[in-house]
Amino acid sequence: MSVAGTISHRPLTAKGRETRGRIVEAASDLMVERGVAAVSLDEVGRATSTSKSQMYHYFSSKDELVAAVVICVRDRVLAFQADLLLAVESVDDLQGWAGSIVASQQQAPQWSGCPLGTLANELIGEAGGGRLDIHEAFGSWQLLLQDALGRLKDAGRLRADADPARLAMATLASLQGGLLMSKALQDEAPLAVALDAALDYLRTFASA
Amino acid sequence: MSVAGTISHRPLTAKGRETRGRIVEAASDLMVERGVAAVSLDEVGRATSTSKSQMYHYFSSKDELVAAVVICVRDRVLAFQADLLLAVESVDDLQGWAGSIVASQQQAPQWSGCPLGTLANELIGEAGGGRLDIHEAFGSWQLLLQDALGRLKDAGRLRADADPARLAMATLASLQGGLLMSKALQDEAPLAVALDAALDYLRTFASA
DNA sequence: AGTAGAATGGACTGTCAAGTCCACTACTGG
DNA sequence: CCAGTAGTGGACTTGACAGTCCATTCTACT
Repeated sequence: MSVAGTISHRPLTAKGRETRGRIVEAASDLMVERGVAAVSLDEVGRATSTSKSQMYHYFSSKDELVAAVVICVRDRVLAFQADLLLAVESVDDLQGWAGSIVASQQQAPQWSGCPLGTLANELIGEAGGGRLDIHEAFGSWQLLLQDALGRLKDAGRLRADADPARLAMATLASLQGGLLMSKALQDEAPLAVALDAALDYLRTFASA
Repeated sequence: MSVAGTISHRPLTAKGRETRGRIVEAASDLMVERGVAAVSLDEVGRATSTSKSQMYHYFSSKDELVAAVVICVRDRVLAFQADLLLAVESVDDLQGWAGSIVASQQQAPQWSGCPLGTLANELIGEAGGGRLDIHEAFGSWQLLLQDALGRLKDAGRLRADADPARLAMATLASLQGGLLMSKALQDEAPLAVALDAALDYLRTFASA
């Protein structure tokens, strides 16, 4: 089903792809940091040295730009997570995964929270196409974690009663909650504590 | 230090208090459901049958109304939580607490997530006065949980190595993350699973 | 009862952002 | 080299929303 108003399939030259990409990247940065509603198209234009007409050349509406932003952010997050999680072979590797997340937040300006979580909070409930992509992004993320846990289980590092799907969901929730609270309190403690507890819980399923 | 532009201390008659209260309550409902930025003052006026001038009679700006909304939402959440948590005397009571939260989400229209979390995500980073109240609200909430866990520990139901402050923070993070993901996926599973895992983890600290 | 100040209605203004339009430039393929 | 279409600039329209103003009504207090 093709959505009315979409112009996603407009032919693009190399130059066009580059410009479109620049717009989406800059819009992603701005919207993740300050919220979708707080970023105007003029502002995106200023940040990318493009004019209003380009926006409407590449996107039929702000909503469509936002949908592209969601996909961009999803890809960024999943790329980062896949990089870490596909290499996990032990519970200690998961500790490393958690550490990398804390580190990435520390070097971000302020405590910016999870880009995906931020978008989710603002966009869920709207009719925009981005909703489904957010849904799917969390699903993929959970699957990445679930696969990592499944590998640990297959390798005999987790007991038979460990349920990778359930543990992945719980761990992801701890991570999201920790990120949200760290952002709200502008303090790394909640994220660190939440991940520490989640890992501690996972270890209760470790084989003897 | 009194903030410039505040008119919080304007004298109010009984009628005035009632009107102001109606405005804040309705604004809270709207803003929690659809986001602060998406709710206009005209809309709040329509919902409360008040005119623009009342808004500016009782609040000097939208920001000040938002600050009042934050306090209102904080009080709602803390009242609900205090009601449940102050009565906790066993780990099973905590299970009941978790169940009540899941139930309250189920009866809400859609999966609305945590009102406080929603506001936090949108308002953190702004200069508005609401930021500190959100900060404080999470602190009070965590303390409520921490006290409940402390009582369990004092009663010998949790081992000596259980750290109520750390466990409270981790549990609250799981709750927030579960709420966020349930909202994003429009599915109760993440919240239920996150709370289940958090409680399960708490039980690993139960005395033999 | 009368008056000061609170409460209310509703029109008005200024600003800002989404979306439109048209003219112009620069590729790209035949 | 010459169409035709992608790419770009910038002015313009439209609407919505925050915030202002003033006139009017109500209420508390003496």
